[in-house]
Amino acid sequence: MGENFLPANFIHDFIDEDLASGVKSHVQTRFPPEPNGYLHIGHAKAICIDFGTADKYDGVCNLRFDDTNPSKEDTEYADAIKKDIEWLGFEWANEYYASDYFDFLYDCAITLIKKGLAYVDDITPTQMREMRGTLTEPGRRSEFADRGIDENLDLFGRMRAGEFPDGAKVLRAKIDMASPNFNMRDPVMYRIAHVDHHRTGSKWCIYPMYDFAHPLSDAREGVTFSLCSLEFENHRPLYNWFVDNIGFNEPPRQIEFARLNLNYCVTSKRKCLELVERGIVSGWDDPRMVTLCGLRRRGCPPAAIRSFVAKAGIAKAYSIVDFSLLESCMRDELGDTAPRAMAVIDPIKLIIDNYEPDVIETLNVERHPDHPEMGESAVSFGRELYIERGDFMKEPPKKYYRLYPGNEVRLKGAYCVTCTSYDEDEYGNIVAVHAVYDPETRGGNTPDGRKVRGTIHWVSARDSVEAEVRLYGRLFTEEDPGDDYLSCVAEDSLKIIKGCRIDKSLSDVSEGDVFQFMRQGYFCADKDSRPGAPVFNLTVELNSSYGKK
RNA sequence: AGGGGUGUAGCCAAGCGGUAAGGCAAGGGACUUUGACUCCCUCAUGCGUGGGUUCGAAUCCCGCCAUCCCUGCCA
Repeated sequence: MGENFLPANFIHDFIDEDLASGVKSHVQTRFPPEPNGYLHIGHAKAICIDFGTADKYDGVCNLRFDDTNPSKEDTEYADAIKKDIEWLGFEWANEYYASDYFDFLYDCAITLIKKGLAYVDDITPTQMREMRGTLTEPGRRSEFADRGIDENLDLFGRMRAGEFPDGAKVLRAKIDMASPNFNMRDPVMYRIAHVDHHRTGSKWCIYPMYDFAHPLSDAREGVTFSLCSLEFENHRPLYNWFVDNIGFNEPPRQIEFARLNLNYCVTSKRKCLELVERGIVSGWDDPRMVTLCGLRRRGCPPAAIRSFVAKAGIAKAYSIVDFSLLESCMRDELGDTAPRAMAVIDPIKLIIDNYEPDVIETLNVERHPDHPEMGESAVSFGRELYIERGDFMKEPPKKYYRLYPGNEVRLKGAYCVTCTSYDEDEYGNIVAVHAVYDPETRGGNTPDGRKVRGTIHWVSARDSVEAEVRLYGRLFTEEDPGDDYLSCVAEDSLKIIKGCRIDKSLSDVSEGDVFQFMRQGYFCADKDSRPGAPVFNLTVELNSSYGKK
């Protein structure tokens, strides 16, 4: 994965300080997803930072599922998350679950109760909200805050035993109802929820809150640097409060960084879920989604995501990165790794009138201009071919080097041909283009050294195969249209083009294979492909300015 | 309004008292059996803003402005 996969950043500075001062002896991080949804491009940043930072310091990074809210979680999500992290190219040292710590966390709660730092509260959620105070006014402590330790111990035990219904009681940390930081105004540590947990079943009916479980899980695992996004900055005092009051010899340090936002994209879990449930997209892996599985299906290489995260940078300023940076990373990676293949998206017939009608010859075309080791494709060539409709014009504009009456172009890897005429139907549509070839130019060379500026791609009419190409556009506008954002889904966010012609060697590609269709862009074989009639998704265009010149 | 963050080019982002890196985007050119790739060149007298300290400030100090997060028994 390369030594300096992540750019130097402020997190390294903090770590270097702690290592130098001896406050920390080593680096251990963790990636802590809640298994309640699919990972998207935003999570990729956290994953790269968590794993990349540990790697930089020869430390370890574990995967820990923060599964403390069973009503929203499922093993289906946990499995998908693991698959996506592996696909991204990272390996966790250990697979942990916060739910495995329920006994430990329960004991920690008992410890805090015994220290007089936690109490069972009976007030309702509404009362709690009213008593929490406002931005300028301090909150008021509940009348139950002064219960004795024994009573709290008894009540908490009975909460666990299932004696009370959901919402009847909570366990709260006794900190400071007047703190300007709301997280410190006696936060809830445990709530009652008679819900089966996807891993612990019905063993528990009280579940720890994130603010309580997260720091203690980090500390228990031996995490030294707990990296998270900016919105948890306000939680850091509480994080430290729990860790300090339980006591650990090398307590973790939380460091926050800005999360990644991509323009034109929605990464909100809630919105993504709605898109899926309303059937606006085909699923979490719809290629228009920026979920990791969606990007994978689109044909985005994991290495492109890694370099994207690295190039987008790691800082604390709120930012929205241009989608074009991701596209650039995809092209950069694909340009070097994707085999070239002949495919015609919008076919029109090219008839070479001076070529023998029944002769078919086989030509070898390189699979990659820079990597001869990738070999060549054997392609059939004959009198009738298909070429891209856009590669011919009746009346060419200036700087148009491709086919037009009287002009000579090179058929990639085959011969140079000169356009002689074209056929039109009664409406003036071009139905075929005629040309003559120069037998001396086999392979595309010009023995006399003459320059042929245009080179176009082609496919044999007889030996090519039909395919379907899906062009996925941007699903969202840059502006957040608010509640009505779904109406912004573009009508043409998905364009299906049938009747494309591809070289016959592409008829049995496997899902995930990405090719560069000469001058048309990168395309990925889709899981919907049928043998003999494959489906390709547009991965990324060859050049953002292609066709503009 | 109280607390906690952040403001460097169209978008990211280095910079940590010595005279504004780099990437993406954009524009121009060379090369090319992909108008791709590659290769050159251009792109902030300016660092949210007003003062101050200093020989010297994006960097230090004070004020102001903008913006994000925080009043879930979510994470």
